Parts: sequence; C-alpha cells; structure tokens
Amino acid sequence: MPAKKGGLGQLARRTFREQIVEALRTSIISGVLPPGAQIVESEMALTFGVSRGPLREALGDLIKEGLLVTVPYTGTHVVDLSLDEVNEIFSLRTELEIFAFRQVWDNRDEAYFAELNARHDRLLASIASGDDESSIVDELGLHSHVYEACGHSLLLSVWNGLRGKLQLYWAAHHRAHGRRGPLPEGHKRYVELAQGDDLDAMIEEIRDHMVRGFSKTETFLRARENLK
Amino acid sequence: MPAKKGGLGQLARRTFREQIVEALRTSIISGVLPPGAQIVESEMALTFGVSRGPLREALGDLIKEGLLVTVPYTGTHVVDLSLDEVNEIFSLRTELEIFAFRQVWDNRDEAYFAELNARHDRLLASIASGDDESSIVDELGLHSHVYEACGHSLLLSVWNGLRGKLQLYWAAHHRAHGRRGPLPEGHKRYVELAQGDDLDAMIEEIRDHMVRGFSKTETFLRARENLK
DNA sequence: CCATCGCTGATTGTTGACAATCGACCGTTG
DNA sequence: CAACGGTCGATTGTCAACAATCAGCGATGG
Repeated sequence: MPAKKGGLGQLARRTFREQIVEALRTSIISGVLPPGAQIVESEMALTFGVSRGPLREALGDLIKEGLLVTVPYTGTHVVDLSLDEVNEIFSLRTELEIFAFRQVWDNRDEAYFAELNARHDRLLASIASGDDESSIVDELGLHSHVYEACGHSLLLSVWNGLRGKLQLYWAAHHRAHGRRGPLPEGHKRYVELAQGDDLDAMIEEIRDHMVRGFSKTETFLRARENLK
Repeated sequence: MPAKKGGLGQLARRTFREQIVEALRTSIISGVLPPGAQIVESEMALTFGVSRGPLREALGDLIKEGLLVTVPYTGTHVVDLSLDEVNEIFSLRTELEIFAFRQVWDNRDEAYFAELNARHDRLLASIASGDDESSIVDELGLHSHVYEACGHSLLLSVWNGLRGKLQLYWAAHHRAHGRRGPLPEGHKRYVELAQGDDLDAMIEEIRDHMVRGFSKTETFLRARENLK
C-alpha cells in the first residue's frame, strides 16, 4: 500500500494537484463534503490557498475517479451513489476478486500468508477499538491484499478505482446509520479459506461475502429512500 | 455506441477539452503520434490553436485513460505497451467479457440478435474492403455490443478504458507488421454461440478467442524485441 | 583522467484576469 | 392569469505571462 516513501524522510514536495486530490478525497470520504454537495472552484481554491488551475485539474482527477460529477458551465457536485450503482460495484468486484485469487492461488508463499494475517489482525484491532472509520479502511485494506499480491497491475488499478467509491459509500452509510457494526468474525472464514487448498470453496466464500455485504447495504438504502 | 447526438443535428459545441481529447486520441491510435513520442504542451497547444490550459486538461484525461504517461516537470509521452501489459489487458478482458455474457444471457431478445448480426456484418464488410483501420474499430465494436447490452454501466466504463489501449496496440501492431489479416471467419463461432443456448460453450469460446488473439500478438512482439 | 559542481535551456507547474455559458428571477404581454 | 422574453448574478471555460523544476553539458578541481 505504501506508494510514496523516499529513502529517508520523504520531504519530496509533491505537486499541488496531488496534494489537493488527496485532501479532497479525504474530505469527501470523511463526510466533510457530503454526497450532493456542490464544489465551487473559486471558493475551493481559496480554501486551499492555490489558484483555480491546479485545483481544477485535481477536480478532473476526482471526476475521472468517479467521486465527483460535473456538468459543463453549471457546476460540480459530490457523487450521490444510487442503489443500482452500489449493486454494480459489488457485482463487478465479486468477479474481479475471484479472478485475483485464481491468479495468485499457486504462487502463495509464506510472505503472502504473513501479510494476510497481519492485515486481518489490524482489522480486528480496529473493530475492537470501536473506530469505525479505521475499520472501513482496514477492511478494504484486507481485501486489497489479493489484488496487490496477484501481480496484475491492471487489475489492481481497476480495483483501486472501485475502492474509492466503495469507501465513500460505506462511510456515508456508517454516518447515516450509526454504528454499522462490522462483525469481528466477518472475515474469519475468508482468511481461513485464503490460506487453504480449496480454491472452489474460496470462490464460493467470496460470492457469499459480497452478497451478504450488498444485502445489508440494500436494506439500509431502501429504508432510507422510503423516508424521503 | 452513439453516446452523444441531440435530437436534430447536434450543433452542440462541446468544450475545447473534449474536442482535443478526441483529436489527440485519433492521432495516437492512427500512429501520427507513435508510441514513445514526446508531447510538448506548448507546441501542441499551438497546433490546436488553443491555450495550454484546456490542452493540459485534455492531456490529463488521456493520462488517466492510459494512452499517455507523464513524469512531473519532465515530460509527457505516448505510452509504449509492453508484452506484460498487453497480456494483462487480454486476461482481464476475458473475465470481463464472460461476466458480461452471464449478465445479459437471459435477457437477450430480438433487438439484441439484430444488433449483434449488424455489427458482425459491418466487420465482415470492413475486412472484405481491406481497410485494416476500420476492421480494428469494427472488431472492437462487435465485442462492445455485449458490454452495452448487459446494462452494467460500470462494467461498460471499465471496458471502454481497456478498449482504447487495445486499439492503440493493435493499430501499432498492424502498422509495424503490415497486414495483420483479421480472418473473416474469426468471429463466426463467437457470433453463433452468442445467439445459441449454451452459455458454457460461449464462455469456452471467449477464452479460446482471447488466447488465440494474444498468442498472435505475443509471437509478433517477441520477434520484434529480438530484432533490436 | 575522472568525479563533482554549477550553469543553461527546455518543459511543466502555477497564477490572476477575462470571456462564454447557464439558471433563475422578474417584468411584460397576450 | 399564464406564457414568453430579457436581464442579471453566479459559475465554469479560456487565456497569456510568470515561477519552479529537471536533464544534460561543460568547467573545475583533485
């Protein structure tokens, strides 16, 4: 996961654009900029203390990433995910993750198992501490492992594209729903099977895992839509 | 495939950025800007008769799309696909296309079959006319059909992301190799099975189809790398 | 002879001002 | 009273100039 990191101290001042992208993404995911909120270039530029140029390019990145939507000459808004879109994310993600496991299956080694368990432990720790924000990040981090390990850079980049939207949705879900309560044993079987020898069972677990995840999401979303 | 198109005449003057993206993409794919060529913002802006601002954003789009690569403060170049990357494109594409067929399988109707055959006929016509450039476009157009028909907009957008690189590679392949000779019967079985009732056979055909496509690609690329 | 430092040209990153476009409000008119 | 047209404020699209950064080259010193 560490993408940056120079040899010592990393005082590499990245370009404004990248810093803005990161800051904005954090703001969107953390809910400071809620779904549907309008982003005005001029005032946002003032907020960050930069000109509209770099900020505009940063917005372009987020748009390509699917976290923002824009209509020419009119405005830019934080995306408001519909039930259909979330469904699409889950269904596509299922296929991608199965593919990733197929790719990595015969190349798993000690380092693979160690990292997998490390990430699982981190997730369990976050859940135990009650920090839901961290729990979401660590849950996604656990799932990211197979994408990083399978050595398929294109697959990894597609996953990272989905990951942002997923985190955005879950964070919004969590804020609106209160505690979403990620169960500590939620990934027990997932991690066990990932270290076992039965690939078919692993695939089945992934399908179940995603269906469970989406159905929780679905009931919540429907209830919310009925309210308004 | 027509994404834009107003009711009558479509005189909608899109923004510069979009026009530039389209023009540049055409130039890259057609080989006017060969793989590895450097793109200098200032002179490119002059070429299009616009300022560096819009041009720069257009470049950003192409970068996100994977047709260009850039390193901060240094330069922007047309991407030069490696064998590994092409392999990744083919392998991921295989999974995506199988998924698309699974999604659409029980919803196929007369309109679906008609459009499928129409695109196949168009491809055959392009091949017969000997226009290799059109053959590439129409071959991709044929494969695009299932992505458009399956109603999975996220899947479609991922496919479109791959499609550009694929077209870029094939076009370069074709230019360097001379006639790449897309066989008229190359998609016969594909189209037949897509209208049949045996989903498993269709899936098998997709796998075969992709393996065939990549192995041709591979032998060509290896020969080329040995030359230099 | 070679390694290192500083300079130079080229290229991208950033800025503030100006122009085009859109949506809403409001008065007018049938 | 409703539909039409124009005006206005807000917001994005575009521009040309300025600043920061990098890769290569030559001078310099050991």
